Amino acid sequence: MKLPTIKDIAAEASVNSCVVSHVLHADAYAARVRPETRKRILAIAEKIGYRRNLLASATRTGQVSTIAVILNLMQYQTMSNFNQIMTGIMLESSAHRQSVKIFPEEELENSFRQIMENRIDKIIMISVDSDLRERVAAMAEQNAVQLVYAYEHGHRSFPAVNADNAEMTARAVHYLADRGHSRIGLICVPHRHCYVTDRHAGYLRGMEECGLAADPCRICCSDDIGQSIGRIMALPARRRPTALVALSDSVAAKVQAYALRNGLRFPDDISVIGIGDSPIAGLLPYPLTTMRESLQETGQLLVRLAMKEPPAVPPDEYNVYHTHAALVERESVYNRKTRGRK
Amino acid sequence: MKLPTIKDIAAEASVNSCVVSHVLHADAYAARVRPETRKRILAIAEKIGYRRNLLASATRTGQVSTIAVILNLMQYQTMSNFNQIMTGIMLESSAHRQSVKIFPEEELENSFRQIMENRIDKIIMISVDSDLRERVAAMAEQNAVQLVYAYEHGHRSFPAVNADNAEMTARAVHYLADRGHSRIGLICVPHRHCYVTDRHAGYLRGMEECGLAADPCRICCSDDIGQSIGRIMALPARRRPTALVALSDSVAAKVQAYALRNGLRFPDDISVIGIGDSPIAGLLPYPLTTMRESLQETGQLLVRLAMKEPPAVPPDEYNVYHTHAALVERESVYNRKTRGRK
DNA sequence: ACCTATAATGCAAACGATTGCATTATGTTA
DNA sequence: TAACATAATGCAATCGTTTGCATTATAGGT
Repeated sequence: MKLPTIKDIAAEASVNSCVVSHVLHADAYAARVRPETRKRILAIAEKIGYRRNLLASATRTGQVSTIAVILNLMQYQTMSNFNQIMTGIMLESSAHRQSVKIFPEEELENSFRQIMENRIDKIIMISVDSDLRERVAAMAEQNAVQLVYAYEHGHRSFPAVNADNAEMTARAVHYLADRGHSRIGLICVPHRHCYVTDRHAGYLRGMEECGLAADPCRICCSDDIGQSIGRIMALPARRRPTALVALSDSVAAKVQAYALRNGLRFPDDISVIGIGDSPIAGLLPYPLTTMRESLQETGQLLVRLAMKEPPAVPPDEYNVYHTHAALVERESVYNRKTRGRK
Repeated sequence: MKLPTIKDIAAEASVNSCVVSHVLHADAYAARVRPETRKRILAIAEKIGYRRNLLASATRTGQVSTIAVILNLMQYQTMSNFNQIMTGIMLESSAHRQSVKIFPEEELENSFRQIMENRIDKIIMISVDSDLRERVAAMAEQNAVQLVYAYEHGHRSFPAVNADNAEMTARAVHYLADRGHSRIGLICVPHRHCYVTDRHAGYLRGMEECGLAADPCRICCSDDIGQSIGRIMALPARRRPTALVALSDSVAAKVQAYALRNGLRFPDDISVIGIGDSPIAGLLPYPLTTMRESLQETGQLLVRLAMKEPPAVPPDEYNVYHTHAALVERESVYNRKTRGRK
């Protein structure tokens, strides 16, 4: 029941407990103990199954070796992206010998209290709710904790990690243009968050770079995705887009659904490219061509920043570190040049 | 930087620190302190922003107020179900004033070491890998920790929480039968895990209950889902099923993809019912009718069991507590009686 | 005024580890 | 063999809280 302590080891090895402490947790003093004694201690520790008590260590040293992750449960349930970020976080934390505690954003007060009472001084916040950002930032500043955001712009004191949304979207436009599309539309939602704004801007930039006109009637920013698609597809044939950039994979899924349910040929009559490469992308009847952002990299960077190990490449002007993206080619884009699906 | 301690409060209130301890953490002694003193202490605590140091408390009391969750990262990334379980876990933990630490199954030794070193005595294991089960069970038994499984059968010493997979699948069959289907097939995978076995058994039971023949040629258990579907659909019209029970929603998605890509009318020519109600169910071109299991309930039960608060309803013979399921009616089943989609 | 019962508070030892400094053991050199 | 440098080890305080028990304050009854 009760695990052995360093005193037990010390007694058995007939040395003082501090010597045991020195050998077991290779600190500055570790070299000073005689190899013979060291070996004896290690053997006993092994024999009696000693496990360090990190709680006791932490009370003394103030190092809790824990990273707190605050996340929005509502989004967490539906956005499978979170899992990949979490995976990156866990892997990288493990490499840094940190453990990961998770807290719901929904009970922010309570979560923050828990964090403070556990003397945790590293927080990762995965959220798309900008409102809570300042609140947590204020609390963090006041309590000298290192805070890092995901899915956000940075903050004067705290950095963020995010995909380069504008860049990704621009690349999606290029991909479509390269396959002979010139009337390219955008299905978007109202700009309540920077990732939407950035992707919208990226679309416009991509169009410009490709020398294409971003006709406003091919751009819809509404919460009713179905209606947006209907409106765009109702355009006269000459103005109607041949391809759409979707704000996300789930939006792209709705485009495909519209096409299939309305007897259109997909992607021949209307192509779509998604953003995110979420799990649904590969599960749709016609798997989505999409931009994959490296969410595991996001997780890794978050942890590194939380540990105050700034990455090699510097952040942008908003204090955000960008992750890499890759285009995943599947079957949702019609190639007008080869008259094929790739 | 350094947060105030009870000693600081004690000094300011000119009482001994143990009195402060008594009032701040309403224990057995709490009633003994004079209301006036109590008020004074609370005021000072508030004023100087006192936060309890749970690490110090824990070293003294041995109560770490933390639940460890071990999960398989590989599955975690793709199975969005995990998120709902985690949500249930977090909500229920919060109600029990426990915090949640997560560990990857992939580095089991390391994870377990961390758990032990943090003196955590409650573990929830969310995994479908039966191999690791005994290993963790052995470690848990040896160290007197309470272990609870999800997605598993129970264990002689430790309970599990799971959907009633057989029951759910039987209900799916009933649903199809009620809508006039009699040739009902099953798309399955090889039986490597109990949930597959249970669902297969549930299908058979459902068929029997409905007085229908479970023709073996309409049952395919293979890892190549596409091939299974192809084989079944190649059956002569008279034997070919009019509806399929899919092992999961993602399998159901493949059925739909097959139908749409092969010019079949969906669901008129071939209906399908999924199991799980994962996020893709609602995002497919023809949203899936499916059995929804209450994963949040799973999370809640897991925590309660970890806290040794056994639920009212007893477990089954395998020591597993069942969660509730509900049928979610969408558009993937053709009603042969009304000739409609519901 | 004295005794007693009870209500408030204080003492001091834990919990298990860490760490600056003091002490003792060992080896080297004159 | 004395003197000294250095390598090993030990002492004891500390981290912030909890808790069994001892002590002191207050009230009530003779």
